[in-house]
Amino acid sequence: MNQRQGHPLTDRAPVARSGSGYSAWRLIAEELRLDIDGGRLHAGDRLPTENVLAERFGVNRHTARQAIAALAEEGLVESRRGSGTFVTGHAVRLHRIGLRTRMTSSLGDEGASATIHVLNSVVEDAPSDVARRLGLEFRRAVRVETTRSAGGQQISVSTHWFDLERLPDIATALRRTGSVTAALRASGIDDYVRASTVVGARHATASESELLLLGPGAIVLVTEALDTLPDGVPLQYLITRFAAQRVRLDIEHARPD
Amino acid sequence: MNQRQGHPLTDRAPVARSGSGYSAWRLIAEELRLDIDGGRLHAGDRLPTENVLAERFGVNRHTARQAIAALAEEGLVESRRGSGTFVTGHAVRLHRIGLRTRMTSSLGDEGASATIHVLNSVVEDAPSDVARRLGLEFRRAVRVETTRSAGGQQISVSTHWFDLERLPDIATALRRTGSVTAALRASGIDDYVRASTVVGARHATASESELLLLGPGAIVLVTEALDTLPDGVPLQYLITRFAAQRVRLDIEHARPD
DNA sequence: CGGGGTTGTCTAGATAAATAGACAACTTGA
DNA sequence: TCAAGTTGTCTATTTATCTAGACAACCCCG
Repeated sequence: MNQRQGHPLTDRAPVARSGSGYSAWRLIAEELRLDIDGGRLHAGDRLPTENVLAERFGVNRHTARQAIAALAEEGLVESRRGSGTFVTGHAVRLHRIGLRTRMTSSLGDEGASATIHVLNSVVEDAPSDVARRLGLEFRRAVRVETTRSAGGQQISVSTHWFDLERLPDIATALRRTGSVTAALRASGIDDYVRASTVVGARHATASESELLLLGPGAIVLVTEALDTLPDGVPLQYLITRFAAQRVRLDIEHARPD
Repeated sequence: MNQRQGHPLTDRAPVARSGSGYSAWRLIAEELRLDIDGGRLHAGDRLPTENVLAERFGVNRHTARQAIAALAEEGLVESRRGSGTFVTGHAVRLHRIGLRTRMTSSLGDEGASATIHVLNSVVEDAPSDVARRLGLEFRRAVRVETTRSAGGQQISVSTHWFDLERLPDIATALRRTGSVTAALRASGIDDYVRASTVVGARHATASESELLLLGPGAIVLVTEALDTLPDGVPLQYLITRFAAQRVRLDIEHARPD
C-alpha cells in the first residue's frame, strides 16, 4: 500500500518513542504489518531475525519479540524455533465500489462466499442528517445492523437505514435472504444504484473491534453511502466499517466511451 | 463518520486496557476525537468535565487530563481554568475522486487555495508493479514526491511515477506550475482520466507524520491510482497518503442517464 | 555429526505510565 | 459576595513496559 525510499527492509528509522501513547512493540508491529500488507514480504518469506529487528528499531530483543507475538496472534506470521519467523499469508480483499455496488457480490474472486448476518433491527426516528438524505417526511425509519464475513474472516459492520413507509418489512426480508439485493427484490425493487460514497478512516471503537475480531486500536475504513432507484429516489442510507487490515476499496470509475 | 447506539455521550464502554500496546489516554483521546469529527460535539461545545470523563472511561482524572492535553496540542480543544474544556473547531475537507480527478481543484469550496509543493524528483527503475501498470518497456521512470496543503493545513503526501520516454521534463514542469494538470498540458496533454483507484488505511509512518504535521500513530488514507489518456494509454501512477483526521474522500459515481 | 544461528524461557533491574490524594487558581451563577 | 464547580499543579505510590543478560531447545548446513 505504500512505497518506501531506499531498500525495502533497511534504513529503518528507530521507532518514535515514549510519550506517544503507543508502546514500542505496537509501533514495530504496525511497521512490520506494513511490509507484509505492502507486498514487500510475501507468504513464506522469513522475517529478519529478532536480533536484527531489535537493532534496527533500537529496542531490546524482548520488545521486538513482543511485536512478533502480536502479529503471530493475528495469524499473520508464524515463528519456528531454530529456524526463524515466517509470513503465513495475508488475505487482503478488494471490495468493489461503483455505480452498482452490491454487498454480497463485491469481494473479488471469493465474493461468492460473502454472507451477511443481521444483528438487530429497530424502528426509530432517523438522525436528522440521515432523514435528510433519505428524503424522509416523518423521519420514521428502519435501522438494521449487519455484519459481513467471507472466507472465515470478518469483513465489515454496517448500519442501514430504510424508509419505514416504503419498506416496512425490509428487516425480515434481510434476515430471510441474507442479502440487501434479494431483500429489496422481495419488496418489488429490481434495480438500484449507488448515488454517493464518502470514505474516511479512524480507529475502531471497542464494539467494532469485538465484532470484527480486531485488536484494540485497529483501524477501520468508514464508508457512508446512499443507494437510490435509477431515477434518483433514495432507498438506503448505509454506514459501513471495514477492517482496514483486511480490505481495500476498489473504486470503479465509469469508462470514457 | 459513525453513529453510536444510545445517547451520544453516555453509555460509553470503558477503554480497552493494559496489554493492548495503546496507553489509556491515547484511546480516550481517539474516542473524544470521534465525537468531534463525527459531529456529536461542535465548535464551541463544552466537553464533559475531567471528573466525568475519568469516571466514564474508568480511569484516574490525571489520565483523562492527558487525553485532553493531547487534543489541545492538536488545536482541537481548548481548556479554560474554572470553566471547562471547549471544542475549538474541526475542519474536515472533502476530496473528490472521480473520472476526472484533479489534485489542485478537488477540495470543495476552498479548493482554489490548494497548492502542490515538489519535495524531490529522481529518475529510477520503477518498481515492477508500477512498471506493469504504466506499461513501461524499459522500466525507466520519473518519480516525484509532492505534498499538498490547503488553508494552512497539510492535506496529503504523494508519490508520482511518469514514463521517462513520454514525459522527460515533467518534473521541472511540475515545479514550475505547481499542478499536475498544468504540467501535463505543458507537455502537450490536454486531457486525462482516472482509470482506477484503490483505497486503504493504515498508521502513518514517521516521515509521513512529520510531513503532514500529525501526531505519532496518526492514520492515513492511502489511495493508489492510475491516470490515463482518454483512450486508455497510462500516464501517471500515483500513491497519495491523506491525513485521515482532516480529509474524507468523496467518490463520484457516474450518473445513470 | 558438529557448530553456528535461531527462537523460547527465565530472572532481575530500570524506566515509563497510571493511580491516588490534596490543594491552589479561577469561573460562573445565585 | 459567596459557594459550588472547574481546571492547574504538586507529591507519592503502584503498576506496566522496556532493558539486560543468560541459557536451553531446536534447525540447518557444511
